[in-house]
Amino acid sequence: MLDKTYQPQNFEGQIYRSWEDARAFAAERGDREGARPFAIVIPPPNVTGSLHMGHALNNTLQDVLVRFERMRGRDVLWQPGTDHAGIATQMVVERQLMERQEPNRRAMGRDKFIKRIWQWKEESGNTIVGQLKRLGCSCDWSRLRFTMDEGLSRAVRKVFVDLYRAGLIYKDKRLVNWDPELLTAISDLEVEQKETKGHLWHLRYPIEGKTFNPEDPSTYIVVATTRPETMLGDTGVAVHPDDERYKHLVGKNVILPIVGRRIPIVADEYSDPEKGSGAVKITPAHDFNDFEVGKRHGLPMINVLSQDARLLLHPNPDFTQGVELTPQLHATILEMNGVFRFAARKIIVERLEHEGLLEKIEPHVHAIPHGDRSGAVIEPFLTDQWYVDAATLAKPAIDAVKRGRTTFVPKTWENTYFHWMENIQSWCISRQLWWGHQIPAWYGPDGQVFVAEDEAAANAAAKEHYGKDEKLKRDEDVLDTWFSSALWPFSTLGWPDQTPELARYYPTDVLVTGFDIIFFWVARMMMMGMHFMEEVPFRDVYIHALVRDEKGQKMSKSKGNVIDPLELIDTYGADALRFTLAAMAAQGRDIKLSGARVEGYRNFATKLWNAARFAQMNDCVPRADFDPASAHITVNRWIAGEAERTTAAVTEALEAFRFNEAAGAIYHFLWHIYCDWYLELIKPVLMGDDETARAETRAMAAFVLDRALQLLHPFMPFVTEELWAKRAPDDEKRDSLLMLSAWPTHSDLQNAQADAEIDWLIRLVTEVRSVRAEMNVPAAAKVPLVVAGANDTTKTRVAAHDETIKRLARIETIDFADAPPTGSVQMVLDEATLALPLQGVIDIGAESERLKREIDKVGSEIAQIDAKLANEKFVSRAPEHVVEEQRERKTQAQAVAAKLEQALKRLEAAL
RNA sequence: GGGCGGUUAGCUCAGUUGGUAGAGCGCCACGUUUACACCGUGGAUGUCGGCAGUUCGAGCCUGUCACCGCCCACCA
Repeated sequence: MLDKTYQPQNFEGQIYRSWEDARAFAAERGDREGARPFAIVIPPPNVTGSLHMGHALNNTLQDVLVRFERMRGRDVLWQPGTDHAGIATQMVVERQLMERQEPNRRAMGRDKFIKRIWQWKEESGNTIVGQLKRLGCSCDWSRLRFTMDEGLSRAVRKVFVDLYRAGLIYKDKRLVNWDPELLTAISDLEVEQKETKGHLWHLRYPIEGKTFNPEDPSTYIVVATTRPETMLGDTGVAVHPDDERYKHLVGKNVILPIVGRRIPIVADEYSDPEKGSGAVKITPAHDFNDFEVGKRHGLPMINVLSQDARLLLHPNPDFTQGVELTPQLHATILEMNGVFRFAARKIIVERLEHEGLLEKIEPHVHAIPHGDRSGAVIEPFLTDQWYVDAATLAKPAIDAVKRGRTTFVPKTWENTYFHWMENIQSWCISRQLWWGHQIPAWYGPDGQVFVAEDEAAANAAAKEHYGKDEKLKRDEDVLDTWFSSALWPFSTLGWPDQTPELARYYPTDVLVTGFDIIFFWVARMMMMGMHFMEEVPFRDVYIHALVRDEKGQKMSKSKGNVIDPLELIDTYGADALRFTLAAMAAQGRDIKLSGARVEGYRNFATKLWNAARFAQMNDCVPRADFDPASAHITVNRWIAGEAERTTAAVTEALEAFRFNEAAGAIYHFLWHIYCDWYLELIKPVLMGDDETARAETRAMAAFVLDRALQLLHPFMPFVTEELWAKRAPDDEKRDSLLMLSAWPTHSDLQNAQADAEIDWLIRLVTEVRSVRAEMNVPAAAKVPLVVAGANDTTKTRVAAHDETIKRLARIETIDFADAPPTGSVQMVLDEATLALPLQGVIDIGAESERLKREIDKVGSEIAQIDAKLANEKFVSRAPEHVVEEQRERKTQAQAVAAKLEQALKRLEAAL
């Protein structure tokens, strides 16, 4: 026997093991030969991470799809794996070293540090896998991959070399986004612009040949800047060519304060007369725009910062070049060299002010770039880095989506994709980190680069180049983590080897991911897939929203509003969490998660559990030889039709990625149709002594429950599997797994007559209950029912459902009559009038009021329809069936109104 | 500065070709029943953000405004 209550903790782990023991997750299982493949690659979580709500949503949706398709007979591969997550993982381990007061990574050395990370990965690397299992994910764990596995690393090297040879990867010295805390370059995408309150400093730059006089504006030009400290690296001042205020100064020089460098005033359209003073200082080595202006005018690039964002003036050939090293400047260098950038700002502003060179300071709000990992203010920094020519790779990837080879769901994300891809910049892929794929490039003594898949090949190339053996030095940088992620859909399938898996499962069917990594990941997989496989990596991209807290706030550790999915699983079970996430995953909306909602769906699981108990107690055992189409009893024919409609609804919704609708359909069916009505309606049959009827009903109850378990299984795999196994009354376990059962397909179980009859029955019961409650008839009281004016159909139906009506509506006796007895409570049901003869029990006045309200309600409905029908345009222009429908409604409403009027008259006659 | 999304019952949200406004939770009342109080039965609640337009008919289509949120963008 099933336990009295649903306790997921008691069986979830065990059920998961039974799936694993049966190798039920494995792709290409023996019995699936010839089946159409269905493949999903998991968005690889950070190998050392742990499950958060985003993972829970993302993987629930994938598991729903995967289980659905597996039951539909597809040969399913859900390819799992984890990501080495370069910066994130390196940071975690560095922090660990700090906490344990061990030597930092530099003191430790590269080899030892990397070994340390691998060790950490071995220790914590399977946490997330275990957590995904708790969630119920049916990944093919035997194929678990890691982005730094040998196979995937080989794919990375090959891609790098191939793209390099094709000219699509190159090395360049230009400004990058430099993180002075992490001491690495990062890509544009890893930079977050944050609105910040700052200042605009207006500085006076003395014009060469004039004696600077703060009182005389003709002796200087004012430039406005948000970053005064970078003025040490200024190599020009730009004004707009059409700006009358400055035209006469173009071609002249200014003497850069503090430094004494002579720098030109140039005319450039970049300068905006509306902004600041209209003249802008140009610091090509420390600003992306200035870099471009500098290139246009041949201005030198003078870097004045070190990697960790201190002033770097000495020794710095760039800085000292072309500057007269006066004693003052020498003193300045001694004073400021090595000072951090923001402290330097203060010093410089003070000095300028002291010399009368500071015109004014204005408050100013502007966007300041921050590193998304470190939070540090990003410094545009002049370095050598490796780049991918993303613009070229983007073209086929754009085209593939335009041509519908890959479809985004919801489609609106395609705009986002196009917009970004069409304006894509080259992708900086080198990182000055240690954890990751080291760049397969080696340098000769003269700096000549040899890009090759391994050291031997590089040496060979070098030998050919130099004519002799030379000692090469490998590039120390590693690749952006997303570089290896971009290859995920084919690298996990064995590429560059032409494996059977690659042939069978690429392109994959659907990618499920959050909108926040469309650029980081989806776009790049598209580019790499198109380039290396000449085919899209996936047919559909299902983009889901963010999970927020119940107030709509983004969950974050600092806000302390993080809901831990594992805690919810502990409290309510994995099924409840999964169902919640799926039910709330309406397209294009964020999910605001609340514990109450999860609790509600836990209750749903309990409801199902108890329905199964009821079935078990009544010997409702599935029978292999049972044909639902053969059912005779009306209520059985009806529930079969309902089940079939629900099957269609769930199937269609899942096919269209409408998870919330699918979940809603099965929820409604199970609770409000199967439990609320069907199980109640069959109780008289199960209690009765008609053996044939009981047998059919038991079989149908079991059959429909089985179908419901199947439809619900993708959402709630644990409880459904448990009930599937344990429903036999003698606790004999079914040996087949629900997860491997065949998804219900439509058959011809619809029966309009049964539907109409049960609909009538439900309306009757509901109507009587409603009126009883309204008239304060005690719930325990059984009352007589008189059916007046019934036609033959109704009479037959009443007779057929006599027991049920008595039971569900708390009726003592049912009689037919031509007219309702005087002083009874009356209801209109189709052509008949139902009467509860309660004269003396109920308050006639109250009943009269109730009837009047009913009459008003119907009356206003009629008035509404009349207004429509009176509108000649409506009658002439609306489609015939719509007009007809309104006429029909009016006729019915009028009939009801007439009967209610009669009822009221009879009641008043009784007074 | 561009772009996207949102605004529907107290709360969280559905509403797929325009044709009688829905669900869950919460709330109120009552608790008879061969599963279930993690339950049952009944009930209340909406000028579908504002305005204008298209249409016989608009929560849904168009325009516009307001507020909220997100994304992209190098602007001193």
